[in-house]
Order: sequence, then structure tokens, then C-alpha cells
Amino acid sequence: MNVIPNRAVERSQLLKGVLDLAVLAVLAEQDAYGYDVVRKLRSHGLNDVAEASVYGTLRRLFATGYLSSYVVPSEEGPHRKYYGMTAVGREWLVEQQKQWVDFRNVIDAIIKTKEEGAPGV
Amino acid sequence: MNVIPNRAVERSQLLKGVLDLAVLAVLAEQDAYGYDVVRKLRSHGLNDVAEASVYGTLRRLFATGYLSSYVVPSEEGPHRKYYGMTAVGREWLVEQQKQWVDFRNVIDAIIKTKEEGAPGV
DNA sequence: GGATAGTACTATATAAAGTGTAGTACCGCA
DNA sequence: TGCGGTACTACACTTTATATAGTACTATCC
Repeated sequence: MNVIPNRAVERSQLLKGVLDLAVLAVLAEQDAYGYDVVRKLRSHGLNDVAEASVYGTLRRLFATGYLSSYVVPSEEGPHRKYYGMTAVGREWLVEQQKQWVDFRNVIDAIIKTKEEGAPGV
Repeated sequence: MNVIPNRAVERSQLLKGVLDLAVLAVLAEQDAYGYDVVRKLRSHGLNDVAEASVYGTLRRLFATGYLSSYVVPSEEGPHRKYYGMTAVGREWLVEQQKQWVDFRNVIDAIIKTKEEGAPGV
């Protein structure tokens, strides 16, 4: 029987909850529009992130108040919807970063436990 | 409706896709039953992981063939359903560990980018 | 000039997985 | 007898990444 799991779907689970953080981190550098955020994330190693995921995340973060938005007409294509961080967004980013670091340390510790048996933290 | 995001739900998103890995890592040390896996995960820092999540994960991993199972009667309570790794499960664990390390490196790089501006990669 | 590709965004349906909640059942203790 | 801890199952709910389709503008190639 073929138990080969779908790679894209499988990996996409890892992104859950972290895509917000990644998008915010990109926007913390400088304002950007959706299509550009996608390219930046991919160039950073998130090769398979779907466009719909990024656009959806941007809309969600905007709706929550973490991002502001403005439209800039482009001469090389359709208009671009830029997003920028709000003050609340920056606070949330910092908090999310901490949570990520804590979380990844916990996971790292758990998967190392089996090699040694003595968790060093 | 309340706009305050539910902490538990928020954090739970981070667990998506990683709980499999955590559970397998615990079981790689030694066979264990569900309730025990929950306690071990919590003692490792996953304080708020829900029982239903672990039981569900165990059933899923068992159904996929990564875990074997046997029931042991207990004298201090109801029966215990022990789970142990299969050969395929061990292979998958190794692969998942690699994927996790890659993934967390990418995320770490992205959230650090904004501090320096020079991505090392 | 029309077809095509790249850019840029929106909207909807789907699927995966963690959680909440309720329920079953066994044990020991006050 | 009832309560708390142990141990598991089942179902509905929620969030979120993805697939897919569609709109629309620009530039390029035949």
C-alpha cells in the first residue's frame, strides 16, 4: 500500500501559526505588497509557500490591526497593495518572536531527549 | 464577538505538524500509553497540550503504520493502551527531525533578518 | 492584432489537525 | 455514596494553509 503522504500538505502544517511571524518579520524591515512578500519569503527558504496563504495572512493581520495598508498604482502591472506595521503589530511581533523561541527550544529539547536521556535545556 | 485571541488556540497552531514529531520522540525512548505520553510532553515544556490532541495523534500515527499497539491491564485504574515504534515509524522520525531542523533554521533566519538586514543563509 | 506570460490581487471551497466537551469506566479514599 | 485521579473514545468546532478559479493590467512574441 502506498502510504506516501503529500509533501506540500505535510510541510504546510509546520507553517501554521508561524507564517504570521514570518510575514511580520519581513514587513518589519520595510513596507511591502503581497506579491513581494511572497517572493521574499521564498528567497528566505520558504520555497513552497502558497500565494493564497500569504495574501490570506496579510488580510488577517490587517483585519486584526497589526498592519496598515495603502494602494500604490504600478506602471508595470496592476496596482500594488502595500502593507506596513502598526504599533500594535510591532508589539505583537516581539511577543510572537519570544513565543517562537520558547517553543522551538522545547521541541528541540524533546527531540534530543531520545539521544541522550538527560535533557540539558 | 470578542476580538481577544484565544491564547490556547493561538499557541496550538504552532503545534501543528510538530506534535507528531514530539510524540514519536517520546516513544522512541520507550513504549508508553497515551496518558503517560501527555504527562511526559507536559513535563518537557508542552504544558498546555490537550489530551485529545495526543490521543488523536497516537491513533493517527498508529493508523499510518508508524506505531504498533498493545493493551496492558492496570491494577490502579483502567487498561492502558501502549504504543511502540515500528521500523517505518523510526525512519519517519529521522526524516521528520531533519525537516524540523531545516524549517526552524529558515524561520530563525527570517526573524533575525530584520535585526541585521544582511541575510547569511 | 491576438495570444501568451508575468504581475498582482480576490474569493471560495477543501483539508488537516489541535482543542473542547461529553461520555464511559475503573480504582481508591473519606 | 460520592468524589477525584486515571485512561480512553467520539464528535463538533475552529483556525489556517492550500488549491483553484477568476479579474485585470502590462509587455512581448508570432
